[in-house]
Amino acid sequence: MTRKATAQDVADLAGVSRSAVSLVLNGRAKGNISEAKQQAVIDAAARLDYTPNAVAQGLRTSRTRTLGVLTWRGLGGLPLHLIASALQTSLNAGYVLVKMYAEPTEIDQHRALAALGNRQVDGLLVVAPELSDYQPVETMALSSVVLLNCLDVGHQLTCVVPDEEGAGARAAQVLLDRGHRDIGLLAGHLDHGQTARRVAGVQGALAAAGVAPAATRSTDVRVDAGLAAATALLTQERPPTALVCTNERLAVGALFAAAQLGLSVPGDLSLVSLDDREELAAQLSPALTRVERPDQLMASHAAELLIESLAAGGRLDAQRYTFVCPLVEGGSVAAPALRR
Amino acid sequence: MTRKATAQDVADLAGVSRSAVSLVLNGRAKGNISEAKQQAVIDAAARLDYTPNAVAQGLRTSRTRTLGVLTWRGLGGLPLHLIASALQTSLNAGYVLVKMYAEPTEIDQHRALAALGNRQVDGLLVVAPELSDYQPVETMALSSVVLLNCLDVGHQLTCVVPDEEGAGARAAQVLLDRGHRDIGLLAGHLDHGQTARRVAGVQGALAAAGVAPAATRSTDVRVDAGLAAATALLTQERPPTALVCTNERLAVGALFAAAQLGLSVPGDLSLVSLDDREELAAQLSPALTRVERPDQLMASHAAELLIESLAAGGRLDAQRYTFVCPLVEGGSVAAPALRR
DNA sequence: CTGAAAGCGCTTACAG
DNA sequence: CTGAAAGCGCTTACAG
Repeated sequence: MTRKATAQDVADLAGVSRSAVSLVLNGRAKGNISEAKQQAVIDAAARLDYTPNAVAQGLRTSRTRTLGVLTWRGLGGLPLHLIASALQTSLNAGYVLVKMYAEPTEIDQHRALAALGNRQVDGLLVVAPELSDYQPVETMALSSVVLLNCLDVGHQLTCVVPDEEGAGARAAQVLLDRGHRDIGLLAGHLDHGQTARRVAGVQGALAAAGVAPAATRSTDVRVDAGLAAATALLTQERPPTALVCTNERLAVGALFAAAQLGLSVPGDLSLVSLDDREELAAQLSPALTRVERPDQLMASHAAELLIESLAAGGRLDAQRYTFVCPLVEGGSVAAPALRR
Repeated sequence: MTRKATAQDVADLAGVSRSAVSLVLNGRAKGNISEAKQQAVIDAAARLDYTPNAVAQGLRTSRTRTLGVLTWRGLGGLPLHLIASALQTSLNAGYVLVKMYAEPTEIDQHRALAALGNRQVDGLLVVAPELSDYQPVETMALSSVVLLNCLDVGHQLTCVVPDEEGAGARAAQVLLDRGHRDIGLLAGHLDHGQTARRVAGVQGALAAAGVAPAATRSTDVRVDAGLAAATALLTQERPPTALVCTNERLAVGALFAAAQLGLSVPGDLSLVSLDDREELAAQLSPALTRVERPDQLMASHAAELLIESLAAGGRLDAQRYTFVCPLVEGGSVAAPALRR
C-alpha cells in the first residue's frame, strides 16, 4: 500500500536493464544473464522488497491469477463453507477469488459473467448452495469452468458433486444393519432436488432390504419444523424405532422431540442425520451418527482441477467427479428396543 | 470470457478516435465531442457489448475498484456472515472483494498485505471473527482501512463494532424487568475478549439493579458443553429462575437441559440468548428472546465508509462506530415461577 | 550474454 | 471540437 518499488527501481539499484530483472525473477535467466548480475538483481529485489505489480502483469500476460466464483442463495443461504474451502486451496496456489452473486436467471448470470470478464478472471467456479442441475450460460463453454455442487445438464462441463443418493442409502443402511425395520424420515421439501435425491437414497436402501418405505414428514429445514414433524411421527399409533433426518437442523428438532417425549436416544429411538457441515450434529448429546458431505474435499478438488487446467493451458474435460459422503459414527444408534 | 471488444473496436465502428470513446463513456464528452459522434460511440459500444477492461483501467488509473478483506479464524470459525454482508454492499457499489486469510501475527499479516498490495486494492477491510483488539501492521496507516468487529488499540483507524457490553446488559435487563433475581449465566471462555465484554454487561446490569452477581459457568461454545453446564446450574440446591447465554449454541444446549429436566420454558425457566447470527435462536421452540448482533448493518456500514472515503479521495477519520444490538422478542421469558 | 523496443488496453493532458 | 501521443508496470520477442 505504501509506494511500491517497480522493476525499474530494482534495475537501477542492480545496474541492469528492466528486462533482465523480469527474466531473473521469472526464472528464465539461465543462459541469458551472467551469474553476477543475477545475484545483483536478487539482492536488489530483496532490499527493495520488490514484488511485481499483479495488475500490470495481468494486463501484459492476460493471466490475472484470479478465479471468479459465481454463486447464489439457496434455502440454506449461501454455500459459504464450500467457498471458504475453495478459497483456502486457491490462495495456497497463488490464486485469488472474486465472488459474484447471481440468481440463476439468464439475465443475472450474464451481468455477473460480464463483470468477471472485465476483471479478466482466468477461470470460473460455479458454486451451488444445494445440489442441483445447472443450465450454463452459453459463454461459459469458451472458458475454464468447474461446477461445484451442481450438474451441467448438457454434460459439457466438469462437475464436482457429492453422492447425495448414496448418502441417503448409507444413512438408512446403518439403521437396517442394527435391525431397525420401522424407520421414519424427516425431510426438507421433496420438490427440492437435493432433498429428493437424499430421500430416494433412503427409500431405495429400504426397498432393497425388503423393508416398507419410511413414513415421511416433509417440512421446512428448520429446528422448530423438525421438532413438530418428529413429534408427529413419534406419537403415532405405531411409532418408528428410528429416524433418518435429511438435514442437521431437522435432526436437532428430532432430538428435542425425543427429549420432550421422554425418549432416550439411542435407547428408545435411534437417529441418523445427513449433514450439511454446519457442525451441529457433532455437538449434540449424544453426538449424532451422521453421513457427512465432504465439503472440504469437494471444494479443494474443484479448485485444483481449475488451477491445474490453467497451468496446463488445457481445456477441461466434461467429467463428473462424484464424492462419497462418509459415515461418521456418533452415539445415536442402537438396536431397536423390544416392542411393548 | 469470449474475445472482448476493446475501445479501439468501438472507435473503428463509430469512426472516431480511441480517446473519444473513452471520454464519451466516462461522461466527459460535454463540450469536447459533438452530439453526433457521442451518439455514434454510444451505439457502437452497445452493438459490440463493450465494457472497458478493468485490468487495463486499473493499471492506468491505479484505482482497481477492488477492496481487500483481511480475516482469520476465531473460536467460531471465520466471520463468513459479516464478509458476505460486506460483499453484497460492495458489489452494489461496483467494487469487488479479494479475501485473504492471515493469522494475527506480524509475519502473516505482512505476507497477506503484500499480496493485496500487488493486486493494487483500493482499500482494506479487516474483519475479525469475534470482537477483539487489533494491532494494525504499520503499513496500514498509509491506506484506506476500516476495521470491522475489532478495535484499533492505537485509535488511529476507523472501527465498526457492536456494543457487546450493552448487549449483555440488555439481555440481563429483560430478565430483571420481569422480576427475576436469581439469574444464571452460561458463557464462553472468560479470557476471550468478546465473552468478557458480554459477561461484564450482564453483571453490570445486575449490580446496577442491586441484584447478586449471576452464577456463571464458563465452557466451550458448543451445544453439548452448554447442555452440561446448564444441567449443572439447574440441578443446584437453589437453581436460578432464568439463564442468560452468551451464544446461541450454548442456548440450544440450555434448552436441551430444560427439556431433559422436564422444565418448561418459559414456565419454569426463562432464557435469553446473545445471538451471533447463526439463526438458531429464532428456530427453537419456543423461539428465544435474544439480543442480536446487527451483522448486516455493521458490515454494510463498514463497506460504505470505505467506499465513500475512496470516492471522496479523502482520508478516513479514526472514528469508532458502535452499533446497538437490538432486543428481539421470542417466547422464552416469563415472570419467575413461585418458589416451592 | 545484454539492452532497447514493442505492446497489453486504457485514460489524460496536450497540440492543433 | 478532435486526434496523436504519452505512459501506468510489466513481459517478450528481437537486435546487437
